[in-house]
Amino acid sequence: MRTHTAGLARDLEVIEALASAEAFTLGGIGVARVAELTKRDKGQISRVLKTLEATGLVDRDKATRKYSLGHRFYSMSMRTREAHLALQAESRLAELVAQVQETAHLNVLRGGRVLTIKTVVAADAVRRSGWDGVLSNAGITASGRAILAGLTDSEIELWWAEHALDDPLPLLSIDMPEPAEPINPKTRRARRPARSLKQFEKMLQEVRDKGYAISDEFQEGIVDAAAPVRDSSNIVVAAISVGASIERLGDQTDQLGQLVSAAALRLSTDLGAPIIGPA
Amino acid sequence: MRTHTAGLARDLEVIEALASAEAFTLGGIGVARVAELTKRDKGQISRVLKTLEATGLVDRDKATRKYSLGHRFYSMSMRTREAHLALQAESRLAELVAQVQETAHLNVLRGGRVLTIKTVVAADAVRRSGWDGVLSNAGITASGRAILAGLTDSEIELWWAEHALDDPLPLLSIDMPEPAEPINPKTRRARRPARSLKQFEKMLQEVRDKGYAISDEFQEGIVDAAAPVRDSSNIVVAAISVGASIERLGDQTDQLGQLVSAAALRLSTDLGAPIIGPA
DNA sequence: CAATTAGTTGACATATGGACAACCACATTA
DNA sequence: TAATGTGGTTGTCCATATGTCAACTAATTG
Repeated sequence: MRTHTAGLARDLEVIEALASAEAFTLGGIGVARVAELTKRDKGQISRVLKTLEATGLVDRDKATRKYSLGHRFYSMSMRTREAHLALQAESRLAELVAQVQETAHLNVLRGGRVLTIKTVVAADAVRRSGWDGVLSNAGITASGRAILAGLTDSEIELWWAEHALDDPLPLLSIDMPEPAEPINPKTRRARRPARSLKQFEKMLQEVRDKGYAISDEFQEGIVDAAAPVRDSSNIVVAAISVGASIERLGDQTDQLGQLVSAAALRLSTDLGAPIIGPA
Repeated sequence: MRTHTAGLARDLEVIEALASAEAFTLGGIGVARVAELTKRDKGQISRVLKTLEATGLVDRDKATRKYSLGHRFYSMSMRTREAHLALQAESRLAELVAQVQETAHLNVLRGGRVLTIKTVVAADAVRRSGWDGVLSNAGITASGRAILAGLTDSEIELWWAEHALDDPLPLLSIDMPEPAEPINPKTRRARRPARSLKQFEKMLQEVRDKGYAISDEFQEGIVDAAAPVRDSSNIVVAAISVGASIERLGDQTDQLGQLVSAAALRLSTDLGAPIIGPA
């Protein structure tokens, strides 16, 4: 089958290039650089960027002539489900942060990855920059597990088949804050959800039993706790998570889990979820 | 001159269609409807949407098969200047809201319009839904004036020439919450910044003198106050605004202006603006 | 379950984008 | 200030990617 949209696919790479870490940190990149990144003719890129600019999807700095993702992107993004959720979650996350004195996140599952859509930082947090907009591998994060635990066994099998081996990050793509050291094969293996589907399902069963998920594989020295958020149809649409350093947390993992779980339940009822116990 | 990007331009209209109020309120629209909105062949639209989905720029609801703006949109939007500003402004806006007990906004000027990038709602606000992502005509909003007042006379002239007569809203586009009654010519005339450039510049001079801008033309019965936010190069990048109903405000307009102005100054110094008086 | 509507896929003619090159603007250096 | 280099824009020609149309399948409705 011919896709019939080869040109569009190519042009979307231009947008990806502008969303790259490079463009982001430099505050924009020029026509020549985009052409280089996308391996296309600079003349064509010049024209493509011009039409993208006309829609506001990319902005151009008048002085430096460099392009970056545009205001329209921000504007339109407010019309996504993600933005809606983020808005509704804000106050509940703030409550949780006040309770635990740690930064809290709202995450959703998208394909094989977890997307952080809202971060509320604790007052004394070291890193003020949030993870908003960052994609992480789902299987090894507490949030990913919390959400996946809400699926049926057959759905989980399907997910496992499709995504268990997803690479840490897609194509040109948006990278995580600290782009990480050269791929250490050991670390890399650890970044798989579990050895086998069986093992993974067992892990998810534990999550169901407790009502929250735990992960210490995602970031060295950090324990994450996450609990599922349900909507009015009682299906899991997101997860609230909190990460705490191991030493600070001590043996209070369960307490943290309970608090996160309670916050997730409050948000769920905000969203109109039926007020029955977990499940 | 041939644009050489006709196809892309057409395909972008598909995205616009998905950002329309219709798609938004219905929680997604199908292939046929998008084809109708964009006046294109449904076969082609089917293919276009498929490639857009592959990048995550649009999401498809598995059950209903309807498309909507995708998670990648949200993710990428966090890489815009607007998102950065919004993040930094959050706490300052919250302070201001605590002081004045009214909903506060952060706005930027984009072309002839003001884009609201962050809303912090007051506890007792009637409408909980924010204006985030909404575009409004710049000349008649307090924020627009506050920002424009930061430009030089020649820049203002240029702006006036280009945008003074901009239509309320662009093409297919993102509409405002209440799409407004059928265009009343009287209202419509009122929606121009001022009769003449001279008059407009005089208005802006007043803004400079006071340090904040006032507008009562934007929404019936509401007085908006706005003050400019400057970055480390001391150029105006945004405005903080607060709207209060006329009766609630009484004769305290100036006090409100002062508070808004103070909040804007705090945010400016957060952004690294030199700590000199207003301009 | 027939009838209607929504979505997908195939094939051909033609509009469109890629390649290349000339050109402009601006900065850097000799 | 001429010379060189870098980044960006625009024109033209031709291969090819896309629009058109139609047949088809899949879902939805009465």
